[in-house]
Amino acid sequence: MDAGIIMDYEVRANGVFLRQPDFDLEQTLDCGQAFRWSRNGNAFVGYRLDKYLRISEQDGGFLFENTSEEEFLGIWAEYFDLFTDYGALKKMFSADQTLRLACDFAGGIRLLKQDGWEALCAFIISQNNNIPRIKGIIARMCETFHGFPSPFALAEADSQMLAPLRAGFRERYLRSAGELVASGAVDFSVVKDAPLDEAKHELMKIIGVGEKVAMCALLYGFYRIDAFPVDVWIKRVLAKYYPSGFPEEFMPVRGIAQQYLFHYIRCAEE
DNA sequence: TTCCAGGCGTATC
DNA sequence: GATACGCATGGA
Repeated sequence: MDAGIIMDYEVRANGVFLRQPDFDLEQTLDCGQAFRWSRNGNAFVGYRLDKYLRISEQDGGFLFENTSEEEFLGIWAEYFDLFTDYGALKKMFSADQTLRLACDFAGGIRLLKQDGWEALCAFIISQNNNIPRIKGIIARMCETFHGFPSPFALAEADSQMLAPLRAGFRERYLRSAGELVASGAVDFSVVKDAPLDEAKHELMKIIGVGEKVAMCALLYGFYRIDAFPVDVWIKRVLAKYYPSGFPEEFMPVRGIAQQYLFHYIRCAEE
């Protein structure tokens, strides 16, 4: 999907200015795929691990404020998946009635290519939880550890250290993730490269990582875009619109389709 | 007060 | 393998 993509950007005194179709800040940064972004006036501010960004929409484009060209190309172009042609994806999805409606509803969603460890932690925290509280726990985690904690830091942390997070029963899950990733018992090279089912089971070695959290980590953290997290909302989508199964033709990119469907069923309906 | 929130571990059948 | 239940926390 990335053949022939040429980014339309220019370096300005106050950052990098990008013209980009199929991109909406609110839809992308506040749709429940990432939990470290918040609105600040007409801009969004947030982090990838410990890398900070303030990004705003203006002049028919997007300003990556105070960002060098090197940082834009090296970090953010990848993070915002600018090398993927979402127009082509949506055109393909439009063959399906439900997906066409979902893409029409929020066509500015892009899949954020988050750091694998960060996404794993975020979706461990997400279970049986709501988005404002997920954001709160992650924010307190970064305060406690003075930045996003490494696997080793979480593994070594005692309960006195973790108590301020107020993560509840997920606290021991985070510690398990830290221990197994730090020791190499969970091997991220397997998670990245092995067949999807094997990669999923690698992550499920962690206490507190089941089918759904593993799929979210694979999709958002390791860009396994054939990963298809099924939560309560997607269950509703499948039951209502795809009683005979999700279209076979979309399987290789069904993770991206899932994004549109998730947002659609949550926000357009009800 | 009770219910619910991008689930998972455990017990039980 | 299917189903039922408890789980920490906090907002509605």
